[in-house]
Amino acid sequence: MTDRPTPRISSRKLPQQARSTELVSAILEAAVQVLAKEGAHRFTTARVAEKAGVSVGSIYQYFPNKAAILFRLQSDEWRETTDLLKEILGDASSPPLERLRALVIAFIRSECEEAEVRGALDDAAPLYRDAPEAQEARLSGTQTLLDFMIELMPDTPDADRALVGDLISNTLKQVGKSFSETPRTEDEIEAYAGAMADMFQAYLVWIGWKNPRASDRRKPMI
Amino acid sequence: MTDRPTPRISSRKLPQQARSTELVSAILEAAVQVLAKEGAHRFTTARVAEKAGVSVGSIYQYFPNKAAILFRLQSDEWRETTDLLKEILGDASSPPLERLRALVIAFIRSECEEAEVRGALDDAAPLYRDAPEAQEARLSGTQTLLDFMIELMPDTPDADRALVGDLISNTLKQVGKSFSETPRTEDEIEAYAGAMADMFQAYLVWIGWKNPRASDRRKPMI
DNA sequence: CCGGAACCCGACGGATTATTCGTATTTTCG
DNA sequence: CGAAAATACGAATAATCCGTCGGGTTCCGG
Repeated sequence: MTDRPTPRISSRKLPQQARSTELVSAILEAAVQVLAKEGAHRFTTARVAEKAGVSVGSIYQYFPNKAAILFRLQSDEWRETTDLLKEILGDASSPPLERLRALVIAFIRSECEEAEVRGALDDAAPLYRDAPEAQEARLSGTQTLLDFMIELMPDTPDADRALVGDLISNTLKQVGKSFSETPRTEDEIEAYAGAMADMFQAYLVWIGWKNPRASDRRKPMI
Repeated sequence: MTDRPTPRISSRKLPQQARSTELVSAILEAAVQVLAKEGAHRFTTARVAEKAGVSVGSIYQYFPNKAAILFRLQSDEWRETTDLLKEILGDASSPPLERLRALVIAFIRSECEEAEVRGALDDAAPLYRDAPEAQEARLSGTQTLLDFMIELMPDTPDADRALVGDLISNTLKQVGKSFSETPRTEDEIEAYAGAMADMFQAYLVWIGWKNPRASDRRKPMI
């Protein structure tokens, strides 16, 4: 039970002039580089400032503390990922299970891009994850998939659907993390993501997903 | 890419007299308590020493550095878990899929016991995970399940079986981690573990596991 | 009982880091 | 232009922590 006081993490002051918005961008870009090159345990305000070509003091004009920078990076990535997933799941031209498969593959792929940054960000998670903003962001990420589950299993009771949705989204998220820890070849990613999609699909059929259209039944990869 | 020099993590000196083995025990017990109560970021040699009622210097007689204490704790837990899994999977009186189900439930349960310690240990992982000893220990943990997969899918080509085995063991491990992050009720654990077992089972059947005995086909939980 | 080995101690050195704050510079706008 | 607001700076502060080392204590074999 850490008694670490959940730190403020929201932006301290919004940049108003052009130079300050550029400064914030520079800070964020530098933060990514420091995180990727030095790792979480060397992520330092001083190092970020140096890499960004600004002063330490300037950072604290727009970020209340170090954790806020990290949370900002994580938050941006979550937003990007969520948008990607929404786009895939919203494509009504493709049958639901195809969309789920595409989602799995896209998600795993995205976790592998910039794996160093994501891995370091996960390492640094203890610094920002207890902040209320982070809790909130996490929930909203899961919600996207839960909404899709309604479309996928309209006749299933809410409680059961929630369990299945949690299982799938949690599995996806956690296994995804492992892909930013250990680097994988493109082929491994392909195979792994495909197998995971198979697993989800098999499970959904197994628990009684009614009336699968023939086109949704695809050959398993193995 | 952190250039942190992978630290020595093996024991510095083995305790020979009775008092020193007790001292090591005291250190390890204290380490668990500090980790659980203070969290990874407050895990300090000084704090461990104080809790154990010994001096800082004494710690460094038997551990080359802080990371070595953490690795020792992690290593002990891995050993316990591996033993548990071996015991379950080795019970030939139960059909394979039943054993897999029992394994899933047991594993998730074990992750929930002492969740604070395990969570903190995961937070501290960056400190010890790059050491060669840790890499090795990780592999040996996965191997147990891979061996079982041979029994479960004897006719599947090695490469495919390895993929399935990796997927299942990785999913289990990663999702298990999420259970030491967020506390869950006993009922949630039960339901979640059951669903996960269903998912694995459905997948194994789906990919063409031959000749399932009737007793192995159990009703899905939903 | 004694000498050496094992053991234990805890103050201290050396290093790092997050954050502040007084000052200097730049921009805006009347 | 000129003053007020916004911005930028970076040395200084205060705190923390790891690991060592010299010196004292306890144990064991002979």
